[in-house]
Amino acid sequence: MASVAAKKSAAGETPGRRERNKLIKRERIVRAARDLFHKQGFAETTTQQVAAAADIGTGTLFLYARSKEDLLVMVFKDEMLENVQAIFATLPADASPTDQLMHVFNRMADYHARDLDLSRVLLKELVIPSSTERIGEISELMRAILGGIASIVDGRVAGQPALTAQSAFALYYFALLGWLGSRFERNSSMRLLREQLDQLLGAGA
Amino acid sequence: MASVAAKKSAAGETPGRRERNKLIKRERIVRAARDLFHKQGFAETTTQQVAAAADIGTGTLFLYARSKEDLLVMVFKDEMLENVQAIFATLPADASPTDQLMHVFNRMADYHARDLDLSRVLLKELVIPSSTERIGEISELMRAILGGIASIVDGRVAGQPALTAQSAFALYYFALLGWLGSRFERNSSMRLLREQLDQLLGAGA
DNA sequence: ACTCATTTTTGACTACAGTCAGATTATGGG
DNA sequence: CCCATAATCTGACTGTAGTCAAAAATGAGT
Repeated sequence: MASVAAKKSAAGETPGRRERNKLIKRERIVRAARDLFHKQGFAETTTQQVAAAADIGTGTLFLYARSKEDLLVMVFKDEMLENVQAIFATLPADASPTDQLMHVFNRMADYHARDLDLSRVLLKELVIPSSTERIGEISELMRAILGGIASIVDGRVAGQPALTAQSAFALYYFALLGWLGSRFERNSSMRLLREQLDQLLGAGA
Repeated sequence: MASVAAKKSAAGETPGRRERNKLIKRERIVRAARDLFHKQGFAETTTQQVAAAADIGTGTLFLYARSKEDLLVMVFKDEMLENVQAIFATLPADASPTDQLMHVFNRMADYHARDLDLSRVLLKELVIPSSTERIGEISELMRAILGGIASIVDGRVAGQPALTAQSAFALYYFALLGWLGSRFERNSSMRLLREQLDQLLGAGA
């Protein structure tokens, strides 16, 4: 009957109202969580509030995220990826590799500066993810960054671009953690980072 | 009575039964927590158990540590510092700077390998400490490591030793986090790290 | 020896993350 | 259209981290 037409669009394929509902629901959850985390902060937002705002049961939330922290990564991963792409898309044209890298890292730091508390929790979870599903997503984000860095240094400094990119990012990460972990001021972290990058890139193999 | 003899050892000085009891109590807490965390794991150990084992009230524990995670840092900070000193005290005599650094980093990784779950939680807290008191202790640990690294590279590679040490440590940290965060195998992390160190040290200024 | 202010301890209590047995809903076959 | 099966959802419930008002301990002054 009518059902026949609506049913399978392609044989044993994707669709099914099930899959679709899951995606829609996931989107509702992410949006609700993002709003609440931004408005109230992470600690001040309860999982019950998120569930209520997403119009689902308390338990359902944990079918989509393993933990409250995992939810935070779910929420910000896409936003961060877009941010990264936007950053690499607007590089200061004729600047030295070091300057270009510092531009990228400064813009990334700006992103975290928008909400320090949120970023602190987020970074903890990015560093040691508590769900295996998230590991892939984080690697994706990292690949995007490493790729961008590699293309900045490629052909302009000695050594393998991929290796140099990894090192440059590691230096940034350490600076970021020093800052967010309150061991240094943002400014002194970034100043030190620049010196380190200068040494690394000035190096060659 | 007997109390009279036992009382003030030196005039208006340091002591006071108060201060002393606090230190003893703190020691009991640390010992109890260390034993339980090692025997049962972090998640499986409740703060009640720690309090009971240290023979104090539930609430008292949180006068000494801000949170369960903070307690973990309190517990392992000293052990880590001793470990670090032991490592730097036994460097392979005539090895290249890179080899000496890798020796240090491998031994540090061994330490974390003893209990991966514990180290994961510990690292999260070292990265972004949740108590200001701990920040100083962590910086102390870091200074010890950076000092050791600086003395390895000092005079043997170009560039300012302190700067190079920071970079080398940052690279190690990133490798460590990649490993503990399950993004890489220990072996591949360490292999990459060696390449990065080679590039960094081979560099010069 | 006896106050009394100050520091330290305490455990009953609260709030919340996360679980799980059972209810609900989709799907495909007859 | 209806049923059987499997997938998905649900909210009452549990365990525990951390709080806080009241209690105990301490030591200085008299």
